[in-house]
Amino acid sequence: MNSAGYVVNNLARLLVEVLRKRIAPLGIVPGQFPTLLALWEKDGLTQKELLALVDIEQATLANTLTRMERDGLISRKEHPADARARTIHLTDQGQSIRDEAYRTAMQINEEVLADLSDEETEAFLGYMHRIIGRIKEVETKP
Amino acid sequence: MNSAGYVVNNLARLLVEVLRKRIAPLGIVPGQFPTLLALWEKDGLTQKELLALVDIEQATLANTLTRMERDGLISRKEHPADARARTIHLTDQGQSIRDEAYRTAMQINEEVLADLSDEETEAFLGYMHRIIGRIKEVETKP
DNA sequence: TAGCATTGCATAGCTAACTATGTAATATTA
DNA sequence: TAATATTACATAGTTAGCTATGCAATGCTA
Repeated sequence: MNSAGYVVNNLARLLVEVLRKRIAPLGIVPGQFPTLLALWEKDGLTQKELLALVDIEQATLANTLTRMERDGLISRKEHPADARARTIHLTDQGQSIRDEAYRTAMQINEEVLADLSDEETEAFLGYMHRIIGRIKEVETKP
Repeated sequence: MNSAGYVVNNLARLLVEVLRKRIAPLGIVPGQFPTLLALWEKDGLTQKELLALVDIEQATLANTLTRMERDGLISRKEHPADARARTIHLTDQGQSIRDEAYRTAMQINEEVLADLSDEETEAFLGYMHRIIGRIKEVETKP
């Protein structure tokens, strides 16, 4: 009950629920955040281009995009050169929440890390990146 | 894309998938692990007693138990004194995988933490517990 | 250029988390 | 003791992740 995996899982769920509550007023949910971040950086990407930026599987992204379209955050337009692809565009609504969403995310980050010093936070992130690297190594090699 | 929350989420998903692959041969899935750990410790608990041990919501546990019953890991019997409650019992199959499951979980824990020293691992767990504490404080007070 | 392989995206079906709500049994109280 | 409140659990509906698979468009090659 105290293994790293168990604690990481627990922490991740808590963080997602905090984010969910705080961004609910903006009309978005946590799963949409990575996609929104990417589109706020650069609009009009294809699903494939987005996929390279968001660390989830293609099918998960496709479903997330469908919900975002339903929720009026994005629209899909036909790709000018490739009929299989579609370009993905933020709606006015999707654009308008950008600053507030950034602020909220940064605010949460600060709050939950408030008990850690800058050095500890850095160490914490470093450990996670090392573990992630280790997992990817283990899982691709054998 | 580099906030603590994002990285924690990513790491949690990676760890769950590692666990999923490794315990698949045992006929169990990650969501069943906490419940199994509790029942291996003490069999014949009620759902309410289990709930106190597993850090998930009651509805999630009820669904997990239903899948575990379907998969032949547990059975539910009527409670001797309270007709609302049912006691939860491991089947022979649920019992038989115990040692192998423990070994697998410990093995994964070791592997993914292999790049961290004992002190670093301790620090890592400590940071997570502090963040969890902070979240619970923030989310219950205001 | 006809046929096959690849690509881009969608869909189906699963687990697992959540909140909200329903239902029957038990406990409490007026 | 009859009415009400509480409890134990189940169910419905959502998000969000996964794998596997389907389908149409595009690209490649014999």
